[in-house]
Amino acid sequence: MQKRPTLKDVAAYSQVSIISASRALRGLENVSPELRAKVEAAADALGYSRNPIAGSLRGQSSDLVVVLVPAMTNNVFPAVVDGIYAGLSQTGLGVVLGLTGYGIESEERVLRNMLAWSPAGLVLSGSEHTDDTEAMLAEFDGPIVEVMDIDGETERSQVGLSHLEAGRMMADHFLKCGYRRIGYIGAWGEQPLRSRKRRISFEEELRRNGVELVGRFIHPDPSSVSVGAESFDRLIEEHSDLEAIFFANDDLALGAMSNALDRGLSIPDDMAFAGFNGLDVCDVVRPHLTTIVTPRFEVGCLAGKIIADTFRTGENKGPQQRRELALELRQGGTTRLRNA
Amino acid sequence: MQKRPTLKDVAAYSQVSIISASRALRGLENVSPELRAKVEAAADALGYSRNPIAGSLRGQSSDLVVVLVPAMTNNVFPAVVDGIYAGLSQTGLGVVLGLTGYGIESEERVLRNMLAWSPAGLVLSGSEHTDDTEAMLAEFDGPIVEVMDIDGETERSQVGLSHLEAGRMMADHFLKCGYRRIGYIGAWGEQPLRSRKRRISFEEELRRNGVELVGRFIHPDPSSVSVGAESFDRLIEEHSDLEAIFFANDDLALGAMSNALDRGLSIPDDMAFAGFNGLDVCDVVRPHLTTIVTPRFEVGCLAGKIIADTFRTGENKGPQQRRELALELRQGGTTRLRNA
DNA sequence: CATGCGTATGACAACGTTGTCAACTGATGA
DNA sequence: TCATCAGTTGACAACGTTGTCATACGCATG
Repeated sequence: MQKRPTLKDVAAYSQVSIISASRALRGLENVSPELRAKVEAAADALGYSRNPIAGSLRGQSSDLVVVLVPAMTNNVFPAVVDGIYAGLSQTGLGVVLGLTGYGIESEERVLRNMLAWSPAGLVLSGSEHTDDTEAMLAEFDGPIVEVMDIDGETERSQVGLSHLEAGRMMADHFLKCGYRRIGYIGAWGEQPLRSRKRRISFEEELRRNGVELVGRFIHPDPSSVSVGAESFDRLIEEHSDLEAIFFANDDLALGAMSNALDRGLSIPDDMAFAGFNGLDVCDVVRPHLTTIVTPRFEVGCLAGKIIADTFRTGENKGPQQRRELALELRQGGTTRLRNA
Repeated sequence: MQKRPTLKDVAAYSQVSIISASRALRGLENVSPELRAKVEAAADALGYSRNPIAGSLRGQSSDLVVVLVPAMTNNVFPAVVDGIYAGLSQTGLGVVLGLTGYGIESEERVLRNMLAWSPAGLVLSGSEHTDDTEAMLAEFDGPIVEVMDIDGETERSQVGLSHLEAGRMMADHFLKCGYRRIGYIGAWGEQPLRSRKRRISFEEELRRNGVELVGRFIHPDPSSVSVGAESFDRLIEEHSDLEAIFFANDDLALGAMSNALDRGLSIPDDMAFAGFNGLDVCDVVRPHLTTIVTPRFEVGCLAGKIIADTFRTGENKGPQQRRELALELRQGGTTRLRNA
């Protein structure tokens, strides 16, 4: 296995100095066309490709973008990550993925590790962080984008949606349908704090309209279909007379729906269901699940573009940007105007 | 923003040479306990953390594991990636994720880029590659694990399942149920070649038992619920008298099921359905979707462990390993013994 | 006491790239 | 003719870490 050719080899082959080869290949100014052509031919002939590690060591930052998300098996972040890739395409930036497993302490630990790579940019999920994380972010000299949540106060860029708005949206929908005895089901101790925001604004909007949430159950385990089914049991145990339930996400809602159907409940007449995310499968179940569609791919895409633009223009942090993407309430058959 | 402390700072603080500090922190031998304690205290006091970029430049390889998968929004690889993280935990190895978008040419391009980072290990999906990719892999001096597919001939490590076996498994199930007029639906031009293997062994097993596949439709677009629904239309157009359809994956099957229910078909009496992957939502639809459950998380986990072990022992390539994980056919209500 | 050996520590160079500064070229204008 | 300048090109050092070799020391052996 022969070593990969370096700039030195290219320089020797084209009979110029190393630094000239470097400049020529980077497309800097003050390089004569002849020299550039010569170097490019040499690089081509030798199959040279830049060693980003060496470049990163010399420069202040690498060509890597660190992306921190809770986990991949959650129906939210895969699309975001795909979006980030799309937004970052053609930039030569690589993506280092860090899984933080929810929990801001874990996020802090992972971030500390990742920062050692002097990334060119940072994508975080959510806007709740530990004090130490905040300190590291303040010190970080590059673009930072927080995705999926724009409700927090921060000086960093944000791309996402308003979870407060989402909660209100569904509350209004429930009220419009005429539901009064309403419950809520969440999971993972509301670890992704975004879900808590939705619940709280959901509850507040109900209350503002004279309706008090009858009951809620927050499962300690991560969201999943089966956790949804189990949570449904628990909530119904105490509140068998609920008219409608809002879930922290579609997975929970689908699991609960399945459970309800098994019990012989009629949906939405006996009980109404609504989720959050707008997964494809919402339209596969009968009746279709009412949900709020989130623009996950677009969020990632925009975040990637912000990082890419900042990188391209050579700025450090770049301007702070705040992009709120629209939500859409997609009404399926699991909610309906009562007594219609 | 003060610079991050380096080994030099630690050495100065603890009044030893840089190299001694390096050795002490790396836990090498030939370091006196006193010196080690002194250095560790200094590192602690200064908040030192190793710069992996510099280390990678000096050494032959970085602490990064490159993971190449087609995409994240596909219900297969998110779990694999989570598994890889789990298998890699506590090793200090980071994950650089490369999305190849299916297509082995694109994989080659992404791999070429990624190799510039001198990764400590490689995780690829599938075992079909271009010749140039094969050459790069042969030259790569570290552990390589191919995940999800163990049917190919290769000298690299493989962790996955037999798609040939999966195809046979479902064919046998269909035959046992008594289905004779059988169809197949795939997507993305069978780009993830794994699906083609399943189909072919499915067809062969049928044929071996005297049953010829009546018709198949391969949609050009990537798998999704809606592509499944549309493909169902197309297949039924030509073959309205099918008794059962095997799908390349659950998404397609769920979409088609939804379509069939809309048409008023009774499942499985009018038509039987079966998917592949074993997604949670298979148990949410009515009837539950018959599918083959794949151990996606476990595959990733094992792959991560193989890389981690090789890294820990300081070997280069490590021994070739081949781990075939078991499949489970989970029968739902979408297939049933005919005329029972 | 001389020798040899093993342990502990340090000096130096090297990994490949790039920012800074210096040097060279030829052309312009005084 | 000489100073000036823009346009090119190059030498050097530096990024932070670590492998290799050298050195210093203590101890056991002859």
